[in-house]
Amino acid sequence: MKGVRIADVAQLAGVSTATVSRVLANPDQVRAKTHKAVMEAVRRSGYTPNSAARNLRTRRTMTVLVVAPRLTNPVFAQVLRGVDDELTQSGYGIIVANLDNQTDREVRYVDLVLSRQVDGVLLMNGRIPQGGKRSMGDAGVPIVAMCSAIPDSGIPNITVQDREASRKAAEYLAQLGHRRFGYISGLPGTYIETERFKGFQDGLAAAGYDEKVVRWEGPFTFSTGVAAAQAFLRMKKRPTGIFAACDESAIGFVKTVQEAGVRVPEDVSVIGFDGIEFADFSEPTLTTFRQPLREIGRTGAQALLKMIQGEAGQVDLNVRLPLQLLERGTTGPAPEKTRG
Amino acid sequence: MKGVRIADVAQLAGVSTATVSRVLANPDQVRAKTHKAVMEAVRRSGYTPNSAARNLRTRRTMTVLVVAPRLTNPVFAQVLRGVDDELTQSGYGIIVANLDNQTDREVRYVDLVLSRQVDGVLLMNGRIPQGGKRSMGDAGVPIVAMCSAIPDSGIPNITVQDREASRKAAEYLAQLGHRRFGYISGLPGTYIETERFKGFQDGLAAAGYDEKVVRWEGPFTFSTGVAAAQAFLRMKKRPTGIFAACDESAIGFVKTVQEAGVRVPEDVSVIGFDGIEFADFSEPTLTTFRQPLREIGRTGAQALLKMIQGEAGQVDLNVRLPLQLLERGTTGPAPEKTRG
DNA sequence: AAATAAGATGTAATCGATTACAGAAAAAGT
DNA sequence: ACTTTTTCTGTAATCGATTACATCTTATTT
Repeated sequence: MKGVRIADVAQLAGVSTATVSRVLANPDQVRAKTHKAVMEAVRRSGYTPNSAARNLRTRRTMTVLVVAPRLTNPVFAQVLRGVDDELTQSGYGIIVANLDNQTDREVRYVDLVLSRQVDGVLLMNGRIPQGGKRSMGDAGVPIVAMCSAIPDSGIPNITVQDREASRKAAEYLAQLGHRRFGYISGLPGTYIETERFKGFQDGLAAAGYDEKVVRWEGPFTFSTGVAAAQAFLRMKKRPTGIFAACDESAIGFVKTVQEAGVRVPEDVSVIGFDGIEFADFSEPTLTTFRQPLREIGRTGAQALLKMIQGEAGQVDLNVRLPLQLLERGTTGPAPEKTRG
Repeated sequence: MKGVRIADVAQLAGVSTATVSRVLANPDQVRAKTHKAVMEAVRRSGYTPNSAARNLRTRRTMTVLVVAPRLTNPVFAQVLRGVDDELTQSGYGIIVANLDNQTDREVRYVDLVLSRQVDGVLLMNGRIPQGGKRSMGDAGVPIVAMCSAIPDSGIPNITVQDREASRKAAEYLAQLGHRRFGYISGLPGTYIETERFKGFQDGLAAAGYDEKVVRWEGPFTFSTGVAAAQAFLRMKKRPTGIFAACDESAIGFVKTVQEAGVRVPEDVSVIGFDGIEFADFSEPTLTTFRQPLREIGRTGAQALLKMIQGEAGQVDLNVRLPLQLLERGTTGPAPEKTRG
C-alpha cells in the first residue's frame, strides 16, 4: 500500500534519482561511499523498483511466454522445467499459457504478446496462436517452437527425431515377429502426430508389412488409449504389435485390454512414446522412447534468449534431438500362431 | 518493432488521446460516430495498448501469481486449471511459479510481488515465500492459500478435509481386518502432511490399533513409495494395511512390492490420497481419496478476486472441501493369518 | 601548479496510457 | 431564440524509473 519510490530513496540518501538508479543497475559507475549510502537508504525504506515504470522506459519486460497445449500432460510440464532452468538463470520470468487443447484459449495470449508484456515466446502447441484477425507473429516478438515444428513459418524449432524413432518402433515390433499392427494416434492433423505416423508407416514398409496397420484416432490422452482398446477388443483378428503416439494412450490401452483378460506382452505388445515418469510404474513397465524433455526446454530457451539479444543469426533453425528406446515389459515375441 | 501509440491512433482518427482511451475503456461515454471513427483507426493502425504504460498509470496489472511446489505433480497442475477457469473469465492473467520443491526458488517471486508485477497471489506451497529479509507478505498484496493452510498467518485458505479423510482411511483398513499398519508420508513438516498423519493416527486410535504403525518418510513423489516398499520388503513382520499421503507414493509402493512377488491386495492393501488421473490406470486400480482439485482452484481464485476488489471481509477464512473415497482394486480383506 | 583527462553526479526529457478538470457541443427546457 | 442542463471531447498532469547530456569532482600528466 505504501509505495516507496526511487525519489524517496534518493532523498533519504541525499542523492539524485539517477544515482540511485545507477547504484541498482550499474554499481561500478558509482563511488563506493555513495553506493553504501544508497544501499542503506534502500534497505531502510524497503524500496523495490516498480516494474511497470521500468518496463515502460526500457521497453523490455524480462518475461517470456510459454504456450503449452495442456499442462496436465507431463511431457509439457517436464519441458517447462528445462525452460525454467535456463530462463531463471538469465533473470527472465515466465508466463505459462495453458491452452487445455482448446484453440479459443489462444486469443488472450495473442493480446499479451501484442501488448508487449513479454520479450519472447516459446510455443509447444505446434501452431502460431491467432486471435480475431491478429496473429502472435505480428508483433515481431521472437518466437521459438519446441516439441513440434511449425511448417512454413520460418520459426526455429527444437524437436526430437520423431520420424526416426517411430520407424524404429515398427522395425522393433517386426523383428519380434509381429505381422499385424495397430497405431494409436495423437491429435490428428498436428505436425507431431503426422510425423510419428509417417515414421511408423515407413518402418513397416521397410520391413514389408505396411498393408496391415489399423489406426485409432484421438488426442494425446489416456482416454484415446482406452477407446482404442475397446475397438481392439471388438476385432476378430487382432493386431499384435501396437505403437502409440504417446505414453498416456499406451498405458490406457494396456490397462483396458488387461481388464478384458488380454495379456501384455504375451498376447499383444505395446510401445509408447515420450518416456513420462509414470511409464516406469505401469504394469508391466512400458516399453517406450524417452524424450530428452528437459533438454528440449533448455535448448529452446537458449535459442530464444539469443533471438531476444538480437543474435537471431546464431540460432539453428532445426534442432533435432535423439530419443532413447527403453526396451521394457510391454513388448515381447509375437504369439506363435500369428507369426507370418 | 513498429510501436503504434495511442497518439498515432488519435491522429489518424482526428481526435485526442483521451478520446481513444475512452473508446477502448468506456465505449458508452463517447458518441457513436466518434466511436466508429476511432475503432476504424485502431483497426487500420493495428494498435494494441502498451500494458507497461497502462499498469504504471492504473497501478493494476490484471495478473496473479500462482505458486506451486512442483508442477509435474498432477495435483497442482489440476488445481491450476481451476484457477485458470476463474481468472481468465475475469480477465486476469496468470504467472506460475514452479518451485520444484526448492525453497531457494522462492526468492525471485518475492521480488515479483514486491515490485508490483501482480495484483494477488495464490499459494499452494503451504508457506509464505521469503527472500533475503523480505517476505511476500510485506507488500500488502492479497494472498490466498490453496491445498495447504498457512498456520498463524491470517491468510484465507481453501483446503480439503485431510484429517477426516485420513481418519476414514484408518477405519476402512481396520474394518477390512488389518491390524498392522504402514504410513507413507509426504514432505515431513508440511501442514498437509502433518494433518494427514494425525488423521490416520486418530483413526487407528479410534479403532484401537494405534500402537502398530510404521512410518516411512519422503516427499510427495513416486520415489518415496519405492523407498518405502524397499524398507517394507526387508521387514520380517510386515504391515498389511498401508496408507500413503499421496497417490504417486502409493503407486510407487504397489509397483515395487509387486515386482518382489508381493500381491496387491491379497498380501497387502494400499490406499492413496489425491485421486490423480493416473490412479485410474495403475494395476490394480488404486483405492484413494479423490480431491475436488479443480474446484479448489476455482474457489481459491474467487476468494482472491474478492480480496483484490477490496471485499476481503466477504472472504471465508477456512473453506474445507470434502473428499470422495474411491474403493477400488488395491484394498481387500487382510490375509487370514495376520488377523487379530 | 596548471592543464588535461577521467570519473561521479545531477537535471530533465522520456517511455505510453489514463483521467481530473475545463471547455465545447448538443439536447432539453422556457 | 435564449438559458440551462447534459453529453462529449480536449488539455495537460501523472504514474515511476531510466538515461543522454551537462556539470562538477577528483585524478593524472606535464
